[in-house]
Amino acid sequence: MPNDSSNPSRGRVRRRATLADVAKAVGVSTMTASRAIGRPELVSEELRGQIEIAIRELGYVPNRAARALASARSHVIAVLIPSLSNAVFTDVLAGVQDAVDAEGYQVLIGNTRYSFAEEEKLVNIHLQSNPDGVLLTGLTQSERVRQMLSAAGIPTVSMMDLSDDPDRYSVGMSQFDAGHTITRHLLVKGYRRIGFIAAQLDERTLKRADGYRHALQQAGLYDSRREVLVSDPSTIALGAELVGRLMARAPDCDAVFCCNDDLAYGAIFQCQRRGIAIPQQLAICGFNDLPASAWMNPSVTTISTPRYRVGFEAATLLKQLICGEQPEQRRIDLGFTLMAREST
Amino acid sequence: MPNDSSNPSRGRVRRRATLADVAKAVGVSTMTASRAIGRPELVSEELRGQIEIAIRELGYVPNRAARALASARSHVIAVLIPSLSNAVFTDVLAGVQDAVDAEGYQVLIGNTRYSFAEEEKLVNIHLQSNPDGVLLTGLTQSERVRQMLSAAGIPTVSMMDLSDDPDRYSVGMSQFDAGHTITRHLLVKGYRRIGFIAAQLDERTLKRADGYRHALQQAGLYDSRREVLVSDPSTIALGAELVGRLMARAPDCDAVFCCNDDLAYGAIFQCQRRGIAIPQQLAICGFNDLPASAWMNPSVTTISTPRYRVGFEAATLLKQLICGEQPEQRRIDLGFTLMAREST
DNA sequence: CTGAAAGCGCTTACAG
DNA sequence: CTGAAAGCGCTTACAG
Repeated sequence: MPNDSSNPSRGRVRRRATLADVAKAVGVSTMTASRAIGRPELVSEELRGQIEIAIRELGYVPNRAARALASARSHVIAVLIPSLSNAVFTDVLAGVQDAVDAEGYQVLIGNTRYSFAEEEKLVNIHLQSNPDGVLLTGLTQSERVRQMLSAAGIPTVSMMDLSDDPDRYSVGMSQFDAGHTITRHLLVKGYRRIGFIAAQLDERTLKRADGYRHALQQAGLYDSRREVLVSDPSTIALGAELVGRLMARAPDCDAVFCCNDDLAYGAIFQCQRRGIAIPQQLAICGFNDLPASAWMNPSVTTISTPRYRVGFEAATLLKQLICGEQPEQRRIDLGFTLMAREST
Repeated sequence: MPNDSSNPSRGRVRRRATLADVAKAVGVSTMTASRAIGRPELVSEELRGQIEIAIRELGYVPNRAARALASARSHVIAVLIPSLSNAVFTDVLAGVQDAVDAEGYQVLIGNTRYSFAEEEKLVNIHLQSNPDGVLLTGLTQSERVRQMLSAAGIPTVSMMDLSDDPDRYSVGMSQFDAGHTITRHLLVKGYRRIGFIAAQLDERTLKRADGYRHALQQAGLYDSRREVLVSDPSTIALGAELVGRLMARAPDCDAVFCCNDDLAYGAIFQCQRRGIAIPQQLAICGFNDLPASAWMNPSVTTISTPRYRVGFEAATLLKQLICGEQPEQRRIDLGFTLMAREST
């Protein structure tokens, strides 16, 4: 007799209370106890009250695994982001959580580290949890990931970018347009020899690069010598290094578009150390509008991206899909805002 | 006949393959198929090979819920951190992931937002997943949280601070000592009217404050007018504001210890805007050594904290506890490092 | 090295 | 509004 189930509240080897314990305590079937939790409106007020009391007294905590197994609905949403150290994606995550929290969904976070192979592993692992839906970052995934996801028949929404594929759902903004816009801003300000430094070289960065190139080509000012692209992870230290490389390659640059704010901060710090006046000798702009951008000296011109809202709206859309609703749009463009500041 | 289970690979309504499907395809019992996955050394090489092939062909993905239910082990580790937007805790998380990834544990992340009430909710929710272990941030939890955790009988490790309680496991560093050390550094440098600004006022911040006070009292230089403490979340903007408030209250301050780097950055940016020379007119130091600290102009004196290692070692310790091993120490002190830079 | 039986803790139809 | 039965997809002893 391993546990004293006749008296769970005082048994020695007190195993965790189950629904059956709750039901027995009240003198109802487990069905009724189950309903009192899941669909309380179907249970008489009296019983519901007693069941609630029993739950509290026994310290009953539902077993998610059992529920998932029986109901074939996990109430799990998997979110795949490329980085946790980049504030952009923790903001996205915050939006996802806020959209989904109240509904009792559990968010499974996967950090792909910008690697398709990692993403593949994570999808496979997360599929073991039978997620009701998956949130992906970006539009590009490996073929196997697409296969696994479609084989699983799970609704999926892509974040941060916009897809033209009528079979896909996406919430984000045009990375190309944003890159184009900030480059145009530099041109309008009168800069003519505009460089570009970029790291990581993920899909979104490359689209910003395209926007940059297109704007300069339109103006007849594109010069590939002014580009420094490396695939290393983006950091302040790397920004400092890359602006140095750029100035070595093309010392006549009068402005630099950094593919994100971290790089821009590094570039600014480096210029300050070298006595290069910003923006007088060199204008510098970033991308994302992280909190420091408004406060740096000089304050940093950048593109403000709606990442919290991306997470929120993507999760909202996913919830609709999970519930079988037909969403109004498959593609939600949340736009971006140019923040013109002192650094340009 | 809803699904063509006799031919799962070509059935119309193709439901997800189960272990039974794999077993049937090979002509073995589900037991053997199960073993081929979980303890392959117990299965003959031949069968193992066939089973592996069947798994691949059927696209079999194990059902975590079923496994958890049957085995009473979830392979889930819950991690509670107070913030996702603070790089300190994403670093901790990275350490946890790296320590635990290979073992097939799934990490459930809970963001308490520095709220005991939220923490309570999260513990309750995560307990539904039957975690094998829980990682907590800090030493202070609500009474209910402690109750729930001990009732569940789940091993727990506290991160970021050190506990004297012989019943608890903790991995971190002495927040008091670190606060004391950096204040001593200011004293040794010759500063005499040292202010303190702090936000959030969580447990760790308050211990740093105690370290600051103690150092100044020892030197006979403590003056409560020089403290500005607010419970708002810590941001660069708040640092800018608080240094302003401090200078209004105690204009003769010659140094400021900011309870973290974000606040220090804001203070520095603010001083720069007001034409206050750092460190000549006012020395400023922070806490944590975030990446920008080494690059700012002036570079920022701060305390480097071993947060990645905290996550890694805490998770490693937790794994031991989960496996029933007796760890060598209940309390792992990872220390900290003073980074003396230009701002002081 | 392999398998038949039982059961983990829920929920889903289906009755009444 | 309530309940008896069956089953979700695995794994745990226990045999052999």
